[in-house]
Amino acid sequence: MTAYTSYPKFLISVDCIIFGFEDGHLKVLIHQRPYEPGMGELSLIGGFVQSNESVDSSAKRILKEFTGLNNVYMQQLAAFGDVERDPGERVISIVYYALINVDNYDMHLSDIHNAKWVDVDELPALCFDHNEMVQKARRMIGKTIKTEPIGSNLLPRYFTLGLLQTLYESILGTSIDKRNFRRSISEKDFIQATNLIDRTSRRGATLYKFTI
Amino acid sequence: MTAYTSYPKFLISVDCIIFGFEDGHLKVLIHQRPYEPGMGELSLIGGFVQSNESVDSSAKRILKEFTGLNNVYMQQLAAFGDVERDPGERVISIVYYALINVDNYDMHLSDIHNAKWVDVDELPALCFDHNEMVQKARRMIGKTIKTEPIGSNLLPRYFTLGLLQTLYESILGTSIDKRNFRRSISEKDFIQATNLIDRTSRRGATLYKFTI
DNA sequence: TCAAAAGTGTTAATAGTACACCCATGA
DNA sequence: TCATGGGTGTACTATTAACACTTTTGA
Repeated sequence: MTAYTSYPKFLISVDCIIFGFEDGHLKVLIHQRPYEPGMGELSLIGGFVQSNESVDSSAKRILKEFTGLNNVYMQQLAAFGDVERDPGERVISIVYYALINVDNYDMHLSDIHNAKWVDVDELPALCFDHNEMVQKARRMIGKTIKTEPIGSNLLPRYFTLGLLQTLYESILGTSIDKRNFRRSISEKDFIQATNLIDRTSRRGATLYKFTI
Repeated sequence: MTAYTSYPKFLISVDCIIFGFEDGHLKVLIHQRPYEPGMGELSLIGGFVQSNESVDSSAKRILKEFTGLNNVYMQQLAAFGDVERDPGERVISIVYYALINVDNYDMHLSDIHNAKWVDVDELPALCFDHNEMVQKARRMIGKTIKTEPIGSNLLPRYFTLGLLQTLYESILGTSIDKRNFRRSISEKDFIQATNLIDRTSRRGATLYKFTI
């Protein structure tokens, strides 16, 4: 019993924008909403905050339920609190975005949830305000990748510089000059060449790894 | 009645970090908590979200209650959701920061609430996680002011370049070379000289205004 | 032999940093 | 007359942008 008892309480959902990089495109994991309202509509991965967990823990739990992954790069994006944002009942959503390596996650779990990857540039209409959430997250990672090597979360352990450049281009939505890109990357020190060669291209390309 | 009824609900507070610029220092408006737990401890300006308002509206309402101001520059900072962050009861806080001109606000209102301005560099211990909130907001406006003319929200209509520089220095926590500062500002186009002169310095200084 | 992706340097433009003196005036 | 804040330019460095050809090899 506290002094707060006269104030209303709210359902708090957590929505996770799970980004992956596949076939040269930045993708988002979505699924069909399993309950009303909006059952069957496309939706971000989400759930409700429980009494015994922090909001951050809730986001981690939900991510693990859908991907099987722990220790994922995940950041809080924003809270979405319009009164009518969920047509069923008042729900305030706290949104996180995560960057994962699509090769590592548990496909069985995402099968159970009917989850699938969709290209962030060809995003279908999602329920409620979920499209807005994705756009905001996208702008955020676009800013972040200019200063921090968050690509390490999206790429496999070994990758070519061509793939790394494609990743940057798909996140930034621009094309980048190859020589400038390779120089600017090599001036940083978060990747290093290995003596492995990728043989999927004719000539073969040096495989790199992140040092971090 | 919806499918959500089995999930717990939470009190949602909104805390506002109200920044002002006074006597050459960046300041924050704080007051003494008027209720338990922590009654009398120093606290950010806050309140609880009501059923009929969005979270954004709630932040605007709270800001207006304490300052009398509408149409203020205000941005959402983050949600703070640790289970034990409020020792009284589980409360999830959604935090906003606002930039106001200290000359415009309604001092009568802030008197009622016992609010006072404190230097952000000499912030006393605030209740709960409020110090952390202020530090995060501070880093945010430090980033923002490098690219956007948010100083317009903190300064009076007419101001000298010396005052503008002091504002930047207090936000960034660094000293700036006067000639470099004046050049970089004049290369942008968000301020313009007026033919007014500030007479508080011996020589007198040109007064500028924001063009936006 | 040729298509496809890998790999590689130089120059120009822009942005940022360092630095010191004279000016106008009120007290 | 002097203390105070106002006002000004140049040289150096770092960062970013523009731009084209050769290499390797599997099909």
